[in-house]
Amino acid sequence: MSNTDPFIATFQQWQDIFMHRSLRKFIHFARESGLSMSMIGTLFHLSKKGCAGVTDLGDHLGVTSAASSQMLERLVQQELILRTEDPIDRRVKQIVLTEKGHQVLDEGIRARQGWLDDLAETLSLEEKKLIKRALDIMINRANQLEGPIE
Amino acid sequence: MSNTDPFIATFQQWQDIFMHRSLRKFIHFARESGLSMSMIGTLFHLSKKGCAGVTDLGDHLGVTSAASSQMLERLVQQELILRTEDPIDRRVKQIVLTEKGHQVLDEGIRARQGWLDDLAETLSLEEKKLIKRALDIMINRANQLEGPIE
DNA sequence: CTAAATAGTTAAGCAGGCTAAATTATATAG
DNA sequence: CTATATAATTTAGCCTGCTTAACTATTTAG
Repeated sequence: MSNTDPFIATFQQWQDIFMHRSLRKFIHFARESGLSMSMIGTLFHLSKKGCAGVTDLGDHLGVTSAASSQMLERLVQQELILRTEDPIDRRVKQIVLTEKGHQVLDEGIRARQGWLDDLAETLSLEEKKLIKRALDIMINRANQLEGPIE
Repeated sequence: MSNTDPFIATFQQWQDIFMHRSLRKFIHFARESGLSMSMIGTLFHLSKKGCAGVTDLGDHLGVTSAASSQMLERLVQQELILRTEDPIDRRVKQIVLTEKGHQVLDEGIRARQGWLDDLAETLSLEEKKLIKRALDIMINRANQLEGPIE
C-alpha cells in the first residue's frame, strides 16, 4: 500500500485539508436543510444524470427500491424533484430535479466552499493562473475518464 | 452572486466533479463501516485536534452534549476512540483517537479516492509536476489560514 | 390469452440519532 | 462551608431511514 508517487501523496494531503474544512459545513448544511446523505447523494446524481427511475436511484446508493421510493416521496413533498410516469413503459417513474432542487444543490456546494474565497485572497495573480491551469487539466481528464460512476 | 474570478469558477467546477465522484463512495463507506456522519466528522476533527472533550465535540457538530456522549460511547465500543478522565479537571473527559481510529479514517479517505489513481495515470510527468506545484501552494496557504475551523 | 417478470408503492417493525430533563460528580466563588 | 456553575451521563420519547413482505399495475414471453 506504499504509494510512492509524490503526486498522489500531495493529492492525499490536499484532500485531507479539504475534507477537514468542508465536512463539518457539509454536515451542518444537511441538518439545516433537513436532507439525509441519501437525499443529497440522489440530488447530486440527478444533477448529472438528468433523469432516473426509482430502482436505479436506490441501486446507486445501495438501498432497496422500497427505501428509495420512500425517500423520493419526501423529496417530492419538499418540491426538490418531479416524479412523472414514463409514457412508454408506464411501470417506471421518471425522476428529475426541479428548479428548487438545483438551487438547493448549489447552496450545498457554496456552503462548503466559503473558506476557499479566503484562500483565493492570499494568492497572487501568478499563482492563481498556475492553479487554474492545473485544475483545468484535471477537469479535462476527469471528464474523459469515461465515467462509469455507476 | 456573480463570482467573476475565473479561479473560483474553475475551482467550483473541479469541486463539482470531485463531489460527484466521491460522495457516493463516501456514503457507501459510512454504511459499511457502520459510522454516522457525526461519527466520521468527530473522527476527522480528532485527527486534527488530537484531543477534545465531550461537549467540545458536540458543539463542533452542532448537537447537544447528551447526543455527543451517546455517540462517543458507541465509538468507544468500536474501539475507535479512547475516553479518559482529565487528571487536572476530573469533570472532563479527554477523547483521543486509537490506532484503529486512525486506520479507519485513512480507509475512508482512500475509499473516496480510487478514481484519482486512474486520473493520475492519464497525466504526463510534466502535468503531474505542474499540478503538484499548484497543490503545494494551496496546501501551504490553507495551513496558514490561521485555522479557526471552529 | 395466460404466466412470469418488472417497477413501484405500502405496511409493519427495528435500530439509530436526536432532544429535553433529571442525575451525578467535580470545581469555583463568596 | 455553602451555593452555584460546569462536564458528563442516563432516561424517556420522538422521528428518520432502513429492511422484508405483501400488494398493484404494467409489460413481455410462450
